[in-house]
Amino acid sequence: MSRGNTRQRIQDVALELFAEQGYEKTSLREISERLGVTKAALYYHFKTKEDILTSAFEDYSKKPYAELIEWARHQPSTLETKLEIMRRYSELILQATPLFRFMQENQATLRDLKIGDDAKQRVFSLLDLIRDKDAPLADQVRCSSALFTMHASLFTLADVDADQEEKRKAALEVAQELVTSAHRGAD
Amino acid sequence: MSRGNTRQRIQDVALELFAEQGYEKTSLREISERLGVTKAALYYHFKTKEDILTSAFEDYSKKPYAELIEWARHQPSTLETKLEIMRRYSELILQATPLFRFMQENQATLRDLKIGDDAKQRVFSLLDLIRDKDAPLADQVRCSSALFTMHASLFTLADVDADQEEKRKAALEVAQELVTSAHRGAD
Amino acid sequence: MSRGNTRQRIQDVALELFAEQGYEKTSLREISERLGVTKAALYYHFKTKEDILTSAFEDYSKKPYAELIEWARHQPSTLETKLEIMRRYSELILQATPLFRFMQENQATLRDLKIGDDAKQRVFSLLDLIRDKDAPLADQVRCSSALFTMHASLFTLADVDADQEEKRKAALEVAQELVTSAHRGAD
Amino acid sequence: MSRGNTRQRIQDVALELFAEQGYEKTSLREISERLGVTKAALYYHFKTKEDILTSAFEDYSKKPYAELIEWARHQPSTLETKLEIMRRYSELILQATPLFRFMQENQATLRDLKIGDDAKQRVFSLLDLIRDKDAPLADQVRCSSALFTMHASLFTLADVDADQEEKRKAALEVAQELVTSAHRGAD
DNA sequence: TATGAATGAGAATTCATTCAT
DNA sequence: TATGAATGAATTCTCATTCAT
Repeated sequence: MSRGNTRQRIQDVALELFAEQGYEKTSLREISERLGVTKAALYYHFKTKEDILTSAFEDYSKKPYAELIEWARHQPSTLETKLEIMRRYSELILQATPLFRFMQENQATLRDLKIGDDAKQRVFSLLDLIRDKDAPLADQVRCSSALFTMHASLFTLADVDADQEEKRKAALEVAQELVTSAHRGAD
Repeated sequence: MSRGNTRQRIQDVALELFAEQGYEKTSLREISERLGVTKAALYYHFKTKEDILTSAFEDYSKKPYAELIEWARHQPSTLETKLEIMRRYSELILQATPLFRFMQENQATLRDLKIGDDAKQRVFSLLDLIRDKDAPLADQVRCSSALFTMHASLFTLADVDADQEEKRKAALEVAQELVTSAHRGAD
Repeated sequence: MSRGNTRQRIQDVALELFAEQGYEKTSLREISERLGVTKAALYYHFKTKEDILTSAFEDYSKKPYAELIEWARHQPSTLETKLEIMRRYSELILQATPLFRFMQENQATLRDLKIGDDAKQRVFSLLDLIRDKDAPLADQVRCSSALFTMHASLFTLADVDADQEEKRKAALEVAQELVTSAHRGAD
Repeated sequence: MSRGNTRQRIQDVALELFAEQGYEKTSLREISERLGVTKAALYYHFKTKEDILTSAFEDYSKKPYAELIEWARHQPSTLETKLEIMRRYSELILQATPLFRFMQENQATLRDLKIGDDAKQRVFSLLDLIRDKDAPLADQVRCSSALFTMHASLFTLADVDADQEEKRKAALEVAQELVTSAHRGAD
């Protein structure tokens, strides 16, 4: 039964646990138990613990992210473009919620994982698309805050009674305001 | 030599390493080696690994935080009050940078540490002082984003060439804008 | 090689060392070295150090003990029954000598192990079958002394030159005399 | 305050804890905390942990024991002598209850403490005074059981409602019967 | 007659990983 | 496509003991 998709089930369970409890507090034993398989089975599908994470990172976000960047590269650097980048990014995040939750809550850990650098690069690439490096400090803050707002809101608003899509929109609204404000400041 | 202050030296080194590498990736061996003492020495001063963190949390932030809340409690719930809360909070953060850095980057870990609940409570208490629970979702986001902005900026702006005080001011400015915007929305 | 029986080999070696040197003086390192495996191997088979002991206790004595009690429950409370209980118990002890040796010589330790309560319960259950709670103090002493005599004799008579079966019989004889004497006193 | 007797207070508390929880499960920290002093203070009075025990053993039982043996040596080897030995021994035990409780419940531990050999010697010396080495096995058992009965009864009868002196007498009665019975058998 | 600060040795336990089957 | 059995390295923690003051 459940054939072929074992690989993905492992990724999903792992990601969920990594996000919930942290990467190092989550043992392979725990993951395998929750899946009803042996630890050794995980090693049939993945080379290492880190590999489970790395592959999930790629499977869930590599392509959409590349597409976003590719698209942005062909646009003029206007405010409209920046706002659309934010919109697309907010959807990208929503599609890979557990992954972003994991990254948001395990930043220290991330730093010495292979994907840590990638994740950092991505944020900086996005940042470069929306900010002006010579703008005043406050505008830099606005731009990184815009990104952070979207990363964090899904979990920050855990106590608020609303569905994910509404939250996404609210976060996007604020993020876009921040970007707009920073963009204006640059004139 | 170095008499009496061993306890604090332990806290400082631990906090630094916890923030840098994460709580679980930092072993007591590492801490003690960096201090030039034995692992056992740590246990003379603290009951557990977690206790090092807990005590640092309290020694560095309990009093200032309590004072901030105490002060806020006696103020009218005006925009000016809210802005002043943000200002004071930004200074509180600056005084305990390593602690806040740790909390920002180890949220998953924090969740099953004793201080996790405390830290969460604090954020929510502050949030309650600046937000209106019946305001639209976007305004809720503005308020939590304001707090997040200050928590994150010290490290987010690592690549920006400016001193800590300037960064603090820039982050505060953006945070205050967000709070102002949310406050207006509530009218 | 030596397939499948590792679990029991661990129990046996552990029990032997526990009895010889005491439970806490016996380290898992010692057990594993004597078996030619790693400490970690013990943890593949048992959850904790205490679990090795608990499982040995159950594997070696749970069933025979339950059968003894079950049998006794269906007998009339005569002297003959009591003497037969003692006889069966003496054989039960002989079958699990290392276990009883351990319990006899580690009573203080036993008290804060999970099996401590069980062991105590057992002795009291047996005691209830052979003594009369309203009998004079001396008769109470006779009955517990009867049990003690059998528990202790296997090791007490270490310096005496005789085989185990002979010692068992001798101890049983004395124990039965004590029970008989207590029973007569109750008339 | 409490001057001069600190040494004995340490012995008493230690003995009590050793008996209750076992020798190795009892740490010097625990002993010192219960006394309201520092661990280091214990080292002013005693050279090692074992030394606390050794000295207590001597202070509480050396002299009375030596006197008992000395007395016995000058008596004829009659039944009356044996019975009187038991009587005196039962009183000796009562005077040093915690010590005997400790020895009874920590036999495995005792084996690798210095006093272990002493304690063993004593029991064998007493045994030699009351038993006939050429007697049948059952008579050997009677004699060691007599000693065991007295050692164990103080704690075995914990659930029985009677005072220490009554219990001592009851245990003595049974022990004397056993000795008598063994003595008769030797004719 | 004590204490504060520290150490060295060792304990139990956990974990990612391996490999023959 | 898995599992059972095991390992080696590390970790947190505890303890008896020491010594300058």
